[in-house]
Amino acid sequence: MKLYSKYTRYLVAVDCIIFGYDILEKEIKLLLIKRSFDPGKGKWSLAGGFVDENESLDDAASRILRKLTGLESVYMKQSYAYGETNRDPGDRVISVSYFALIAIRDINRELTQQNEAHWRSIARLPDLIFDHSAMVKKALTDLQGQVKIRPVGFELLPEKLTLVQLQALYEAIYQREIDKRNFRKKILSMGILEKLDEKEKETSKKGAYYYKFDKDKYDKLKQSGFYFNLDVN
Amino acid sequence: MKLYSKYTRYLVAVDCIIFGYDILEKEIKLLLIKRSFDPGKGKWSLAGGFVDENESLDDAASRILRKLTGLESVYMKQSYAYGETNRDPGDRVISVSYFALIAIRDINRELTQQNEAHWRSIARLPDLIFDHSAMVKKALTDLQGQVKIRPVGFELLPEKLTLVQLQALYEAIYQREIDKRNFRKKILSMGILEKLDEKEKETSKKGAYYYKFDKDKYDKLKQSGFYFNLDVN
DNA sequence: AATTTAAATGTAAGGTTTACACTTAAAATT
DNA sequence: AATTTTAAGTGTAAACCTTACATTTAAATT
Repeated sequence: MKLYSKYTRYLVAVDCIIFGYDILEKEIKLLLIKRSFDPGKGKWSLAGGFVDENESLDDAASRILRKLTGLESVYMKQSYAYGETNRDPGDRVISVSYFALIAIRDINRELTQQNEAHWRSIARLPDLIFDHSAMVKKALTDLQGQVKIRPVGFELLPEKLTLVQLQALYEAIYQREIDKRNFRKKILSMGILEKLDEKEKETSKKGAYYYKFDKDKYDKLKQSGFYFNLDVN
Repeated sequence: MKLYSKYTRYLVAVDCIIFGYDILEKEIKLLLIKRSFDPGKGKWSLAGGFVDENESLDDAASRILRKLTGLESVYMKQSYAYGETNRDPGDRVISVSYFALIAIRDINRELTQQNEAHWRSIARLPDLIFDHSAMVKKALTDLQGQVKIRPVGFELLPEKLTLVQLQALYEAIYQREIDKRNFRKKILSMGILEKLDEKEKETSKKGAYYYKFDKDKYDKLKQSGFYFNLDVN
């Protein structure tokens, strides 16, 4: 079945920009790896790997994420294909980047330790190998675009969340402040949050009510023409 | 320099979704090819090709477009990387799609004829090989997103254009009608169109004034924080 | 001179976005 | 028990943007 024999073949990799949110420090973090092999041994890099024969690009991205975090069925999205001839000095490698959104507390810490993976704030990232810094920059722009038009920010938070936490998350993603009353008005007016009879009491005396993202309601609204939009000031 | 010797290599292709606008029929068209080789010989396909050793993905896309149309320095943008294991029955091929915007009258007709390329309206596309129909669908969504936030619609029109033509283009891209007065108000209020002292007289007795996209002005505005936005009703 | 055709134009109502400051709940302190 | 402290929670008015909508104008044709 090899019909295109005269053409050159290349290594194809997938690199994962794994976003987490640190609810205490109010910072978006990336899961980065101290590289254990050359080229770039000892340097910081994204989690990546070569595509196997029996898997699609999406499958490869899921496998890489699972191996590092233990997580299955996480929100993932392809970001961009990088194909400069010299982007990896080891060989010609075409790399497709994916970004993933995960709740930091869900990950398997044994696995991350084993792989020398560490959470680093996007506000002060180390230099990354190859074109990985460009991949991160692009993925962050993608993320900003996504959280505006889809309720994917919830992927980065625990199931029970306060509006204070949700706003802080958006502020961390956009890296600017948001007006509290306007933010609440907008998100609540969508009718996709369920208010719980329980308060988060760690961070204040008064306590903040927990809410839960109501996926069923969101799906129904979407079907009837509703578009999530959090255009935030 | 081959440091990753144990991994499988794959063919990497680029497929181009070449959008043109038929100003008379008021339709977005795609430049499609009757495939001259197997698999899929005789079927319709996008213009595509394998990535050469000495070229990036972007370079490959430019080369493919140039070979088919004779055009250089055309608006092109990566759309998506397709990597299902069985997407091409001939072999495992990872394909990165690009979309291009060109003014139909600019192309070299000899080249397109030679390559069995034909313009087909997106409103009634034939079946395409492999996953090319999915590529088109995604690229059209990308295009709709782009023309809303960037002045790239002009790439599909002659340098001198009327507001009637520009509106018809947007209607063709969005596949719905737009209010004339609101459309004009919005596009003119951006201050990026220069009104010429000349009328287009083919399509009406009164004639419609020609305008020209003023790239310098747009670049200056953009630098001072302006964002193109044609949110059209 | 009258008719035909498509281009060009303005406004008011409705809706959304923005800016902004005080009250409340509950724990901690006196 | 009263007071203080801290962060959560709340509403409104002005400015701005979006939408809906119908008549006039220019020029060719009859």
